[in-house]
Amino acid sequence: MTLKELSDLLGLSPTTVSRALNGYPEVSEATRKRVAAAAREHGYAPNTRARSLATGRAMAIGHVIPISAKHEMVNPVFGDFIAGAGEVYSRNGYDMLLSVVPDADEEAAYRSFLTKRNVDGIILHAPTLTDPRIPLLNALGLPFVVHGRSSEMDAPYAWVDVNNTRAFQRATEFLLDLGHRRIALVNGLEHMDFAIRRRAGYEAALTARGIAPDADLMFAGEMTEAQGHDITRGLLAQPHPPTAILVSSMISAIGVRRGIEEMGLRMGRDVSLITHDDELSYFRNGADIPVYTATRSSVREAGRKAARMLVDIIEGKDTPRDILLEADLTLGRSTGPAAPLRMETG
Amino acid sequence: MTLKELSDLLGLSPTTVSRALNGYPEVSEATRKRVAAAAREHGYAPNTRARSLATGRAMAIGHVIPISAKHEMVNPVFGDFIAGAGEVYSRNGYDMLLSVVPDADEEAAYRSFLTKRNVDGIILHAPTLTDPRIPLLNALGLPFVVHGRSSEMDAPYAWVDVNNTRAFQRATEFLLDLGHRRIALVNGLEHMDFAIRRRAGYEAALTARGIAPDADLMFAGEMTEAQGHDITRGLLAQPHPPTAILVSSMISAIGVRRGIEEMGLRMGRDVSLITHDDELSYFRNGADIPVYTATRSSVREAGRKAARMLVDIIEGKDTPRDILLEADLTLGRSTGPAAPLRMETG
DNA sequence: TGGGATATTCAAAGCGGTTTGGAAAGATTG
DNA sequence: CAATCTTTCCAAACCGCTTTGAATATCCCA
Repeated sequence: MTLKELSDLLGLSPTTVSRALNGYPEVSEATRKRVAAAAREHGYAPNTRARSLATGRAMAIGHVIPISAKHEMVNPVFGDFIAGAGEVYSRNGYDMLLSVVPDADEEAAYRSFLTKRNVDGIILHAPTLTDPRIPLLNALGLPFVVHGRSSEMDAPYAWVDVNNTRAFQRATEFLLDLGHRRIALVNGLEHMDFAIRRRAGYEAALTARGIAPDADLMFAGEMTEAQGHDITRGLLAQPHPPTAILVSSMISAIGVRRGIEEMGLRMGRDVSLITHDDELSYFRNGADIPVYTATRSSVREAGRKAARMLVDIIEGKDTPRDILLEADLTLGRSTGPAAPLRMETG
Repeated sequence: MTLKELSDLLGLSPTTVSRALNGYPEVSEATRKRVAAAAREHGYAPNTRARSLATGRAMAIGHVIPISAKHEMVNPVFGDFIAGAGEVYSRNGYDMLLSVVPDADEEAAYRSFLTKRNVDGIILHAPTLTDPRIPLLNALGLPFVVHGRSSEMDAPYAWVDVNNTRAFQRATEFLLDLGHRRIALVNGLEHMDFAIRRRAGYEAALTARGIAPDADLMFAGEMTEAQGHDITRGLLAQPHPPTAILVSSMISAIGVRRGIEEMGLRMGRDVSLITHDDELSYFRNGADIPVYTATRSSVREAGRKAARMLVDIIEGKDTPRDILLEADLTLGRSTGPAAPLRMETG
């Protein structure tokens, strides 16, 4: 069913039918009703390609999902981020275009979005400390919103981010308050902006209490279950093992826990653990008392907010260009005082 | 840069330039080279929307990601499946269109793919035992490939699936061989086809050994960490707890393990566990000796295969319409003999 | 040298919408 | 009642590409 066919059916011109469906005022209420009814009845919906060719708007948002070339890893937060963003897109009539590319080919993917003109805007994922994609997108002139920040990039850009520094600073302070002095950090890859910020928060808290950050306690790498496990085994085999571990991802935290328990120790008693929790839908951190003490911030909500911002920018609406979300620090059962000896209660 | 501009620049007609770029024979090799060089130099790429309006092909594949309305859960396997499929799409010039919708609105999403004509084909995820989306898509006449099967649907359709029945039958037999007699099943939601098949395999193996499947040992639900944990706690609190647990997802398995250890037991010694492992990129099941004994099948590879099949179908190539992947049964450290008493070795 | 075959190129007609610039009918006004 | 607005509708141009059908240039061989 095309517009032409529908208009013939109604004895109207395509012009009128188009206007009726798009809510233009130059059409009587009676005809509008008639047109709407006929469209519904015949299941007519405008051909996206024709429409966007005519309007110059693609009505689609592009996401580039880079696959880490080394480990072929897909970032597990994408699923939930995209769920949040997708919600907003479909409510506003936008499609989501995904481009899965090895991280080396990412620039080409953005350029092709532009030259092929098949998206109106882009969400940029996983920015590095000084991310070349930002000046690139600025140069291309395509609206975009960054999920995260690129701290050493002075070009302007719109972003939605969690206050990573503060979250990890608070978490570290909390561990210090519990008496911990040797606190390890299991972080994400350190060219990632979020990882740098988290480390900054961690170091700031230590330094403020007169503790020098110890390079032997700081680790960075891809956040997998295996990463958490392997690092923890190494840590706990040291002559002076840490009494607490700060982790950047729930998935690594699961590995950390496995490491702790394989060494015959108990999480929360022998070794404390705080993890960052993106509230992935399949990893809800306990309903009643959370298993893990965590800095918590919903990545799905971040997806919603980023999508909302991008759509507003595309449509020329007035909107803030940056949103900083604060993470909660939720107390779970993975943390406890640092006392080397501890009475079993109950 | 449009085709018209490029052709003016070259002193050629749009027709010739278009043909030159698309490899038609009616253009001299000299002009073709000249055109190609100019296109490259000016960064020309055809406007996707105009092209597909003219050709009638969208050059895009649609995926509908249903969000479980009750738990707002995003299936964690999507990430890796999509990574595999996306690889194939981009190699073949297709875009991936994602539609994230509450599962109730799924049918509308498919219809809108058709009426808006913005995809050439669809991948159907997470089919149920008798999935109404299959006759719907057949009626719509849009090419599609199902990831999984819909066992009680007799309409024809193309699919890529893992041999779930066989995998779980083998896993169960393996546990039986180890002497286990009370084996629990922690399954996915039972309207999902894969869950039914897995249960069938499990029951078949038991029955073949003269053991009647026990409803008290069979559980179905959304496969989250919490699910695995809660069910396990319940099981192990029974007067006659199972000695082995068969799990449908790595994520649930992590919860099961937590449950086991919280009860002061040890996985692999006191309770055996076999899980299905989709080889999610962030959950590689141990490098050397796997942690979990598992029925293993790469969902990313399934994504590649399904995408390949769909592209071939769309392009009218001759291709098999069904692919059944066998899962490996890989031995890890989560299984052991069922002896109630057991000597510690070395 | 001429005429048919062949190699190149192009003008123009879609594809299915939106949008500009009128035109016709109806309502309002002096 | 003629003049002027409004309201309601439409014809035609356009978005940027592909493709059909035809025109022109070049070639080959009698």
